[in-house]
Amino acid sequence: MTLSALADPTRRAILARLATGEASVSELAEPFDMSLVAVSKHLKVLERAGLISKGREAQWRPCRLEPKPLRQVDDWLESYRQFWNDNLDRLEAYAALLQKGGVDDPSN
Amino acid sequence: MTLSALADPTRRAILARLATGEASVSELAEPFDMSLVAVSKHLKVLERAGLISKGREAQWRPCRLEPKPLRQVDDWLESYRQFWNDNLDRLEAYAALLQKGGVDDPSN
DNA sequence: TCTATATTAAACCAATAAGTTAATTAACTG
DNA sequence: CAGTTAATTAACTTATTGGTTTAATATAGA
Repeated sequence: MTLSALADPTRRAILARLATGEASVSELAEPFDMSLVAVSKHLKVLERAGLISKGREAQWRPCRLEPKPLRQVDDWLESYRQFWNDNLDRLEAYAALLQKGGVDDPSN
Repeated sequence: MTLSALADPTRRAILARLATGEASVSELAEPFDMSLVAVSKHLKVLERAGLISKGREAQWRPCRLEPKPLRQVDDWLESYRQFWNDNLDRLEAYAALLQKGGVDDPSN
């Protein structure tokens, strides 16, 4: 559910904004070219995914970023990190070969 | 686009399988309780997102994992990593306080 | 108490996503 | 060549998503 919440660019922009500190719903909505209601719905998606939480302060609901699900994504990526490091190693080995003139460079 | 490709559990399972090595479309489809056509579509989504590539070997299309988009997700997470480390620090500080008997433990 | 502000709820719509079955393309194999 | 296997394309169905507008709820302040 986390990943599908993260799939929308508006929601990612909201998270980026929240990484700089708490903000109310209308503050979060301000930069977007869509209704407040639409942003409110995006916030609910983020909330259900645990990516943000909302407080209550008078008529405002200050939202703040919750790190847990992002950390889980990071953990999930861990399994692949080794994989792409391997690939990187291969690329680096290849680049080293090129340096020595050992292979044709396909980019030339 | 990467994130929405990653949002589907079937597709993530396919990636996990591919992290162990190349596989043909029908090999990839085998563990799933859905038609081959459905899996083929998932593969196309992954391919358009650059998460996999397909070769051709006779009538098979061996698929393999492409690391670049995953690495981009990792880079994207980077901005938040500091944020959740901060939070973790706060938690650790709190835990240390608890150890010293400085605060009530809300879990008791 | 009346009014303005902040937010959510409800009802609706168009586009996309995820699946199906049936038909098509392509390559190997006897 | 005929038949089988691998995969894709096409057409269709259903559910979900992302947006809208209008109405409702809650709080603050004159």
